[in-house]
Amino acid sequence: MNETGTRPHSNKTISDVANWAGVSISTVSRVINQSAPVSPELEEKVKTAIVELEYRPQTAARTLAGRKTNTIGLMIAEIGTDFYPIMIAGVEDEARKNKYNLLISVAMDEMAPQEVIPFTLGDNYTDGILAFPASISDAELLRQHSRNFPVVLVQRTSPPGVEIPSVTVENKNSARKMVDHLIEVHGYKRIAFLAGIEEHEDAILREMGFRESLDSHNIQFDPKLKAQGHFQKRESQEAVNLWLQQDVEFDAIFACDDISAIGALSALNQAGVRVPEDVAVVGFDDVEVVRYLSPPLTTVAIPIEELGRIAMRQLLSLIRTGSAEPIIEVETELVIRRSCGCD
Amino acid sequence: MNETGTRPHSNKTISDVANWAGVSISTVSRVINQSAPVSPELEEKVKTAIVELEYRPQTAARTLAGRKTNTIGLMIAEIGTDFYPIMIAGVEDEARKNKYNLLISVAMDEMAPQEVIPFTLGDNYTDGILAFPASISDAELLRQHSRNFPVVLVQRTSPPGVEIPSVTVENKNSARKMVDHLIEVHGYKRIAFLAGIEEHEDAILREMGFRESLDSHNIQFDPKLKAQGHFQKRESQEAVNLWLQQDVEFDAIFACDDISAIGALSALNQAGVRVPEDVAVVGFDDVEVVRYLSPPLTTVAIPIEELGRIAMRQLLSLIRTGSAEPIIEVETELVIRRSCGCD
DNA sequence: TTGAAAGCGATACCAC
DNA sequence: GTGGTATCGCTTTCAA
Repeated sequence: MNETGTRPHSNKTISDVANWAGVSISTVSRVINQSAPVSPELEEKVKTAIVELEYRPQTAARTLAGRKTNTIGLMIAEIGTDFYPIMIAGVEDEARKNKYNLLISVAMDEMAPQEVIPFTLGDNYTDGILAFPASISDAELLRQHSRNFPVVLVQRTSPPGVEIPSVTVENKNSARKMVDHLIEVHGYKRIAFLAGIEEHEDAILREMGFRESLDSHNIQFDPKLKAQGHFQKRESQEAVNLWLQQDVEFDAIFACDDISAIGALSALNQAGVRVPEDVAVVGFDDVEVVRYLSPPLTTVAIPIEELGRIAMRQLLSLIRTGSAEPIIEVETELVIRRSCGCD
Repeated sequence: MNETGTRPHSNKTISDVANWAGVSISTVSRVINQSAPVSPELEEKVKTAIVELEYRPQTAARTLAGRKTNTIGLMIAEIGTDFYPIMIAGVEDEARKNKYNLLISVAMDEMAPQEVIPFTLGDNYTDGILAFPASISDAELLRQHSRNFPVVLVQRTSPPGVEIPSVTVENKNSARKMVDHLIEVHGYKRIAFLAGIEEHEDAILREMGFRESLDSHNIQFDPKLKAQGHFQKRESQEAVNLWLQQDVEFDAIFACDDISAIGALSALNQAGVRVPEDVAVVGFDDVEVVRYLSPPLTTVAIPIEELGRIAMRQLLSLIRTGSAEPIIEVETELVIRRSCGCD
């Protein structure tokens, strides 16, 4: 029933098809699922019946009887950035190739109101889920894992004690290489750091890479040169404005991701600070838009769509064989454009 | 069964809960759905049982018995732009408030391989769908409509002959106002037009608005000043490069959407053409990033998230009451920033 | 190769 | 208020 008690439409059922074709529902089921041989004549009849009646199997009944949903769930905290849409495209494509549908849930961890029955995509709605940072609590994660429900983590690693397969990015090394470039090629010494979200593994590891590079070049980390950008344009812009206002000196900015780099660039532009002549700016992710900025942004390229594909493949493997690679770290590539000072 | 024949997990059922609590399954169902009064004592018992057993109702069974899926479908052709993620956020939020889940399908119209049983979100998977341009064929649309299945169109209007509710944007008028501004305030006379996707209603209407403004100011439309940007950064960039190369003269560019405006800006910047001093550039949509460009982009602001909310509300109304507003056109607002030459 | 019939796990109607 | 039970539409034995 729906609120008004009306039935939106009356569907054809497998029995209708069986009747029309003059066979049993078992036979219809067999041709639909190719689960057992059916004589060519009957198969033909059934197929015409299906087309003629515009029959579509009812998913709920199928799932109930067969125990699989044929859909996988994506749990994301936010998709309002350039990053996720691209990744989702990868996931979606791989899913479709394998005849899976996508159930995307954009809920955030804390948002789930405390009810008797908490909502999770993992429960009965999907055959497995791809979990992104901040989208699902560790408690739920552990619960699903203990139920032996297929879960693959993306952009985060497994909580301690269990081994949930994860797909992450080569964060630390890439950040290090990026900063090495800034120091070794351009000779920058006062490099400001625009941090991401504190709990976010990507953010943490990128900062580690940043510091390692500094260390290995005997440059002391200066706390004044670190600010929170929170992966946000506005906040990053404000952070840079503050530096400018306070006359903090820096010759380069390493932003934790491209989004914050965009904010930084904007602040610098508005203040009349030239990039890269006065200050260099580099980012991380290589989101599509950054090559169109002025100047085009030097950044670390993540194969974003591929990341989605890999995660999806891992999940499929987990669903079908019961196991997947414990950890996959996808490689990145330094993309040198103009904002770092290279021409 | 899944490919290997293994069962991923064994679930607790409503009977388990009933047994544990020493009541009938009917009672359990009642407390879960609050569909009928239950004595406080029993309710308490049932609730503890649910928590104790970590019981989660099985969606498929629920749907089969109750005839509603509690999920709505989003059919989108692409989500790789800044636009959709924001809109989806609006949809998602509104959906969650009403206890609906979102099943997003990113398939494109032509991509569906011709099988005996075509895949559509509308069939048995959802209680209703939000259909975006190019995501579903008119044939399918008509079929769903004739089955009386709830569909709301977004950014496009109903095919002729039927009246499927739609939510669109005030395109023509807004485009006209934008161009009026260019002409009346800044005195531009040679305004280039970066067109969108030809079949896209938004694109068509925005071009109409553009031409109307030209007409009303007695400016002749010059075909040389029109190029296809296809809502793409790269293509727009190339189009502008071509104009530059061919020494086509123009003092402003009206881009069909912000994405093409970004491409245009990039081409201009790289060629050393100053914006807005030499050429003005304006866009459409007011996607988040454009205010961070240099110069910040003058554009037409669509309440994107609100658009998603409205569409979702329309769909809910359709599902619950059987009817919705035939046409809703959301209003826009001119956002004057620096790229048009103001300030 | 085909058909009959037993579930799958809920909802909702009908008695009590 | 509460419990029994038919039912939803399909998959999957089991016999024939």
